[in-house]
Amino acid sequence: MVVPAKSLGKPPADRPSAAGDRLTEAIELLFFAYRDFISDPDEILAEYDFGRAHHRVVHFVSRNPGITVAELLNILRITKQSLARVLKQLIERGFVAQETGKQDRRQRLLYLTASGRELEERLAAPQRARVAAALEKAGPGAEDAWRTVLLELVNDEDRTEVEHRIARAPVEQR
Amino acid sequence: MVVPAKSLGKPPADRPSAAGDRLTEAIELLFFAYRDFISDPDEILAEYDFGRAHHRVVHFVSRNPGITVAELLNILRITKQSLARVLKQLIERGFVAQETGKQDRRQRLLYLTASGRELEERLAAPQRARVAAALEKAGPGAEDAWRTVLLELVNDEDRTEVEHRIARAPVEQR
DNA sequence: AAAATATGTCAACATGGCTGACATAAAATG
DNA sequence: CATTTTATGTCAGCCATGTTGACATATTTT
Repeated sequence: MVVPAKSLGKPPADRPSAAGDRLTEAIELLFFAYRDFISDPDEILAEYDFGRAHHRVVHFVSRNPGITVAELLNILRITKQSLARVLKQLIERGFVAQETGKQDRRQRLLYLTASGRELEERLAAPQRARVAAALEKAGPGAEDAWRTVLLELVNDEDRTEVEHRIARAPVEQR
Repeated sequence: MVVPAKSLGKPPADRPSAAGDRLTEAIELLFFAYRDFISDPDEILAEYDFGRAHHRVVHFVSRNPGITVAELLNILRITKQSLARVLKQLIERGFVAQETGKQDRRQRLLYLTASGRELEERLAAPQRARVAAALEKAGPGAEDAWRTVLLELVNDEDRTEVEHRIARAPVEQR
């Protein structure tokens, strides 16, 4: 233990890293958890020749049937050109359908098709199982704490919106 | 648990998505939290013309002074060619230093230089602040729950290793 | 001496971000 | 009603970072 006394300057253990830093450990845990969490659907996506970008779109369209392109962009925080690439493929191959908005005919409301819903369920299944197992192992009460911390990690400006998004009827108005 | 009769017709609200699904909500929260969490260091990285890949390397070298290339690859789960690209830049520009292993002279042990430590601290600061604030808001006990759930999200095969990694003296033997 | 291991490197390719420019249709506005 | 703004789409090209496959070198292990 005790790293070799090492090169240039202080042996690292003063503060920002090395051992015993609860905060850094929490940050690192988030990396590992997320790394494995997002690895689940990759094999399924590969069957379809899709990537993680497609997964995100399928997920959020599933969660927000009738979502507009603008809303989706706001969630994903990517450019419309980036979104267009994957969205086009999802539409061409029949996983996502568009409908012209009724109030505002400029909008393209997005929905999953039957195939899209099937894909979504396949992708979600392993992630749901993983989270369910983790929450169960962590015991009762862990879920609330877990959710609270995650929500608090979100940018202040976005927290209200996220809060609404994660528990609500299908979409909003339209 | 029981994937409901699927759909094809019904307005989505039966299970996989829409409202009222605690598990799906938790998954989505993880997306939003991670989205904002990793956005913090981006501006700092841009100053150096570095990307997130560089951040990851700096972080794990900081946390594991003297780590070998093979260990780093195992953590990051990328190919050595991918790692080589960013590692080379970090070394050339003086943020990471290499040393030949003393027991095994084939190994290249990695360390942060003084500049590397400085960069690491700059990058870590906003993330530490964000996590600290979130844990505080969530109240006492939240941290343990949070850590437990994250650890349980990790692949079974990797959990022991991650456990050792997040709380331990610098590296192992070498 | 031979095989295995740790690392590095070259080349080519894919995904999914990005910027900038421009086009169209529909809605909103004065 | 003419003009402007908004929602969306699209073309072209660039960049970061992931991938595979092949091969080279030094060192350790067998």
